[in-house]
Amino acid sequence: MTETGGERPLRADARRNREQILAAARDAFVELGPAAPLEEIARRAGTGIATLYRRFPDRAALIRSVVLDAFERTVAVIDEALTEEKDPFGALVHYMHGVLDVRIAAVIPSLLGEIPFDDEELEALSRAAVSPIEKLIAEAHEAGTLRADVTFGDVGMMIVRLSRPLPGSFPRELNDQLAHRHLDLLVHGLRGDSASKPDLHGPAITMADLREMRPELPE
Amino acid sequence: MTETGGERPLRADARRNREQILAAARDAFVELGPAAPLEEIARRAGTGIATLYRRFPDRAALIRSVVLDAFERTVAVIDEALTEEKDPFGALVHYMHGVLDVRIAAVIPSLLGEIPFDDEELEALSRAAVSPIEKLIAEAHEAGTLRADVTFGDVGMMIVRLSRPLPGSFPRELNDQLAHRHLDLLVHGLRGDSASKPDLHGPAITMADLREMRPELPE
DNA sequence: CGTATATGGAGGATCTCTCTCCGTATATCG
DNA sequence: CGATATACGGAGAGAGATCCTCCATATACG
Repeated sequence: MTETGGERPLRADARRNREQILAAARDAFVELGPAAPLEEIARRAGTGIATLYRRFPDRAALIRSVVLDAFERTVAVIDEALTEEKDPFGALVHYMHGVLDVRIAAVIPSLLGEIPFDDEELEALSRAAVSPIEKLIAEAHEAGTLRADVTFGDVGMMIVRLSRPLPGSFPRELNDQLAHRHLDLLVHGLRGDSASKPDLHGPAITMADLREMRPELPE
Repeated sequence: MTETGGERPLRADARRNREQILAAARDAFVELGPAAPLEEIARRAGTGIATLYRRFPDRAALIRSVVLDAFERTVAVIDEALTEEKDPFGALVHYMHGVLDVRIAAVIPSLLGEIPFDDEELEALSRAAVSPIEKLIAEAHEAGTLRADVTFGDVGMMIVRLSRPLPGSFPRELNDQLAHRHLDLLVHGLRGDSASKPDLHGPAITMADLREMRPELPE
């Protein structure tokens, strides 16, 4: 994946390190933002800083690879959503949950702001991720299962809001669960009066829980 | 407001500068996080860096004042919500919209992680902001107007999610409007089938709009 | 108008991050 | 099992950002 085929194949250890750097970069960008120190990324990847620079000449190259990878995963999620759900609304919700698991969605907008976007591969993948969702939204509108006034922007921005880690250094797993829980809430609304509301995913956090978690280090 | 009464009163210009620094700090913390450069805050306030240091000996003192001020505003919002809305669910929603306007909610958790919390004034205000909301949630649960499985944590965390500025440097005003729009969405849910859904606040952003805004600087 | 109070910004100290160099280690192939 | 191309890690110089103090000047207020 994310292979821009041309070059000589990497040695096995080099390829492994490259993947680990990419994964570490994904996490670091989500948690620390697009300016995350490259040294921190190398540290998380368990490699030296030189190895990172050897593989990615500069921050832009690293960002580009991360974004490309994220788009690829997103496209895969879309395919899955379209395959597994027949009705458009269900597929849209399935997609949103799936994208939360890609995690990086939160920072794609900022990452894109950091690199030149006149890039064919990037644009192609971006289109491949956007247009099926626009189609899905239109179909759900037509079927009347999605609020008529909900736009593509709303969907995208809510995904961003939900996939950003909450400030205050919760454990990562909790953060992920809460994202799904809160997506459920968004889908079904807060009201208790309307009929069939399926159970929420994820843990219910009370004020007492929050207090207990207080002795936490800064974000 | 936020007067810890003891000291000699400030000269008029000093008081004005103090308020401006506090306001600038609030904005900077929201946009840049709790590690926002103090020089940047002074710049936004239109004062010299020395003036900031004269009024707030260190970052912790500044953060403390910002948090205190935010809690005070939050308490005021709660009072308003309780006064103007008779039913608990309505009051809760009113409160959530009001808190979005306080803006700083997004970073209170991180800010609190940066300063010692064994502070009577802080704790008192915190309690004054928390317990009415817990009560409201309980009442709305009883009335059946709020989903039974929605907790205090859900409400607080959704406020945080909604009040954080979206990445990618949208104009501030747009960000604020979108926060309210997306809160509406949360309250009513995405589905289009159930009956009475009031109009959403704020602008509907399409993919085309987003593309148009692309030539944006990094966050 | 005198004086206590307040101001701004230059600049040294410190910290953080970037990026390269080079001696050492490991994969791969015959 | 070598031989060799490939890859590795980490030190450390350099650049830049941020902190924080000092002091000559300005302003509010009695």
